[in-house]
Amino acid sequence: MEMANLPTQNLYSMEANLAANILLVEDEPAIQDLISMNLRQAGHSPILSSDAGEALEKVRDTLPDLILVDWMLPGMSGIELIRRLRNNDRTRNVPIIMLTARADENDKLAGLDSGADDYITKPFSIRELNARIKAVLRRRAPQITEDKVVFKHLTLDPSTHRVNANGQDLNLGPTEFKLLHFFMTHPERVYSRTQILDQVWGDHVFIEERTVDVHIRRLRAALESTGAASLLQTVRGAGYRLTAIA
Amino acid sequence: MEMANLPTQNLYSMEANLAANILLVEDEPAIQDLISMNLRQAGHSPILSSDAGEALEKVRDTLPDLILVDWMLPGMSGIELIRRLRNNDRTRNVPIIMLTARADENDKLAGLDSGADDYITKPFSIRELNARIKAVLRRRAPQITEDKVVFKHLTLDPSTHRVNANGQDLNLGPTEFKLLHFFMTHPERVYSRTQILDQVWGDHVFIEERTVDVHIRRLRAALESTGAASLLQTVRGAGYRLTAIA
DNA sequence: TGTATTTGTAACAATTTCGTCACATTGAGT
DNA sequence: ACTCAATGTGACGAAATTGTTACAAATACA
Repeated sequence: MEMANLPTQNLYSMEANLAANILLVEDEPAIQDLISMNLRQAGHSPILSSDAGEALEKVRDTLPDLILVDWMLPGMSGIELIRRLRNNDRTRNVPIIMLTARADENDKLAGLDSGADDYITKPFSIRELNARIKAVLRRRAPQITEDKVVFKHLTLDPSTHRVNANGQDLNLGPTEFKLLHFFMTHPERVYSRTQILDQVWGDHVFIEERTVDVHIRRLRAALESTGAASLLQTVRGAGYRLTAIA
Repeated sequence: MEMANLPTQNLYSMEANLAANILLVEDEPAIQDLISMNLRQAGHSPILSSDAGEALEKVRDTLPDLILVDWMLPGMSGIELIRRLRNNDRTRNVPIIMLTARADENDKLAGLDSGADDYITKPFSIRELNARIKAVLRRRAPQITEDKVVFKHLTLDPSTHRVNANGQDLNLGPTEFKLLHFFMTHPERVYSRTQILDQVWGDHVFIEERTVDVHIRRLRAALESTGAASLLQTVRGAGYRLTAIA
């Protein structure tokens, strides 16, 4: 379990479901409680530690998706902790948000760049913290493909979110769009319903396999007018396939 | 408020036409003064810092629209500063122009290689600096430029803060104006609410995503009489888009 | 200061999309 | 032709997304 698995998201839409393992390094129990409770509420899984040493230990155990570090810590400071994390190949790329005191208090902070990905000054609202977390995770998440995909006379452009067939724009729902995007980027190959669910809906979704059939049907209906419906074939006993060979 | 649109477009004529926030990193006070004065004159809002550390601190609060970095700085060099900025996901996309005394071609290459968008050698004329700034902004952040934007029968002029449609001026609030400006400089592309918030409101503002919807609605209402309201489309599950196509 | 405008948010309504089911149809093997 | 499993199809309620409105706080202006 060495991978820093970023929150589950699929590559065919911008939505990122952020349910992350977040390591919180905070020595004040009250604040630790407050933050961890809210992290949980936001759907994350907080890992708690009250000093830098403990944090390093926890990190050794499992690599979190994000680390929240208080500036003021007993013993090793937050800065030093970050420096160590950045020095280690394994932890180098884990995004870090630093919790600092008011800007006017930390004069000695001037000129120091700890290498955190973002900062948030106390006191902060929970909503603001959530917003920062979301932003950092989103920036760190794998880039979605924005390349146009062309297949026969079909053109799908993620950046404009349009599907064009012979100059005619198709109107697709979000799921059908993702489904078509997936097939167009993986043509000529058969995918089982399970594979399609994993790739298009996302890992570990609990959905009836037959639901795929329904969406295939809807996609076919949308493609009907373009004549491309027949290219989305059923492979009995195996799954579905998009092929250029009618 | 759905009130009759009274002609009040002069309300904003006092505003500076082009308010780009430009972070200047320059240790020599004389040059710092000179440049900042001229930036102000050109309508920008300079943020001053005399070394790399201070610059990083300023960036921490709010992202500027552009950064001017002197090559020679006390302590951390300009190159190193740029490297750090480019290393952080949050600051990665801020355009940077490097200032240097050296005319050495190798240095120029090193500068561009480190991630600067442009490079200008001292001594330089104010005119040249302004030209470079404008060019970089036009390329990287067209919505902060003062250039007139034309889209279909809509004309938006940032310098006069006016939007004209078929010879008729529209009355837009500041936010709707910026929103429209953004869409007109980035047509056809779909932007999520989050992206719109980042681009139009700013990166560290934390505002409900749904607020975007409300402003979209207000903008649509303002565009209603021009027939352009239907060009500002909703893309379900993805965001909004300004399109010329139906 | 008082007034008007703008802005962000919440609450509610309207709309679209999703997942599932029941039932119809197909196809392969016997 | 028959059987049976796999797939197609239409419908429906639930869930998710977006539209709309009202309102209070913030802001600008006179």
